[in-house]
Amino acid sequence: MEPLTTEKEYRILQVARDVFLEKGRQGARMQEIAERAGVNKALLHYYFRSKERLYRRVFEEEVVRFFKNFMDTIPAESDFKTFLQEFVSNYLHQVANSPQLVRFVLWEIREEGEVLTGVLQRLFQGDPVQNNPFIRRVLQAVQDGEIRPTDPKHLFFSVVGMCVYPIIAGPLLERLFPNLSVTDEQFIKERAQEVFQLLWQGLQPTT
Amino acid sequence: MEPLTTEKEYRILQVARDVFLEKGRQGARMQEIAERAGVNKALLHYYFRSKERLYRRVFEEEVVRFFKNFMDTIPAESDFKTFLQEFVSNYLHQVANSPQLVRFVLWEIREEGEVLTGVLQRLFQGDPVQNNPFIRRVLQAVQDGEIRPTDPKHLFFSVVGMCVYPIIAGPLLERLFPNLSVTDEQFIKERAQEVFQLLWQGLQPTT
DNA sequence: GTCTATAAGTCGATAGAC
DNA sequence: GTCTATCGACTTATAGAC
Repeated sequence: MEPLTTEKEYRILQVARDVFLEKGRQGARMQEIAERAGVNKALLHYYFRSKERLYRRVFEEEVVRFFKNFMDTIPAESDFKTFLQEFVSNYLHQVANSPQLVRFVLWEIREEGEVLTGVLQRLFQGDPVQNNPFIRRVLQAVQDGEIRPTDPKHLFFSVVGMCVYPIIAGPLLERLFPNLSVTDEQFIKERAQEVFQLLWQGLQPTT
Repeated sequence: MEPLTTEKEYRILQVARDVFLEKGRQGARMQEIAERAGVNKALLHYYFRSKERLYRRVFEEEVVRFFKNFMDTIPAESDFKTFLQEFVSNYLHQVANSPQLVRFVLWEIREEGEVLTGVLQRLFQGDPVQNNPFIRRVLQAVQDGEIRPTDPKHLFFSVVGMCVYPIIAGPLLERLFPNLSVTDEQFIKERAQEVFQLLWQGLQPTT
């Protein structure tokens, strides 16, 4: 039995991922991928036929990773306060671990609508809203009176935006604020605390 | 007296902006810029010498625009509640008006650190933190007891993140949530309301 | 200034030896 | 499978006529 992907094929994919995430679809060069992977350029075509196909392969995998990262940060069931606290912390760490992924997806998603549709179909069969565990948990919390009534979609945008923005805008913010390093553990912890505090207070039921 | 930029030079710049913002530095083609501007390709080199120089020119202008857009949305002095409400609404509209700008800056800023430094020097002489009017207004509001003590830097990240994310992630979110259109006036208004409500409640002094 | 024509270089892709 | 060598297409850039 042979493995579906050989050693070299795997290494090429790994490197291709790095290069595409850094330079984007157009900026990436087959030559660079080959060199970094320590193989000949012709081998890339042997395994993947064309740059187009190699890119598709990488893009699809990264979109899946993008959503999986999100899903993986959703904590086990508990009261909504700790749920929210843990989610913010988890997701911030996730994004800080690979800021390039978010940057890449947000840049490239514009040209690759069809691929996205396919991935979404596979990941959330049927209704992507109802099968989004974050959304479900928020609806639950509202029902149980743990937080005030809120549109879960907007809360979702808010939480993700507050986590994602400082990190992908890092190169910019780090020049605006000297001695700021957005991927430092110190900052991430601080950020998690601030985001959670704002959210939690902002979601309290008003009697 | 001749104008510094001729009619055609100006049109080339306009089009170059569009193409670079759509395709990025590497994806953009001089040929396409020439065609869209209705001039010959050689003219691009006559005016701007090289793609590199044309790109720099566009990039620098767009970074300035990026910050100016932010500055322009800062409302005149008033109580912090209406200040915040208006800022969120203004900035959301600003971003929704040219989502490509934010997407472009966040993607390209990574390779163009030096240009950014220069622009920041010109825009905020001296201290970019103290000269950021949003930050100043927040500090003031904390001092006056209008809101609870908060790190203004984090609040800045939160507000911008909540406004920017849904719009640049639009192509993705619009597939997750059918019948969502993130640049529709309807959605922007809804979003402004939700963001403000969350912020305002989250910033109340706790006695 | 603006064009045509073409040079010079880069990049994706393939043929063919091993 | 993996390499060398090279082709052919595309892209930036420039020379030169008008």
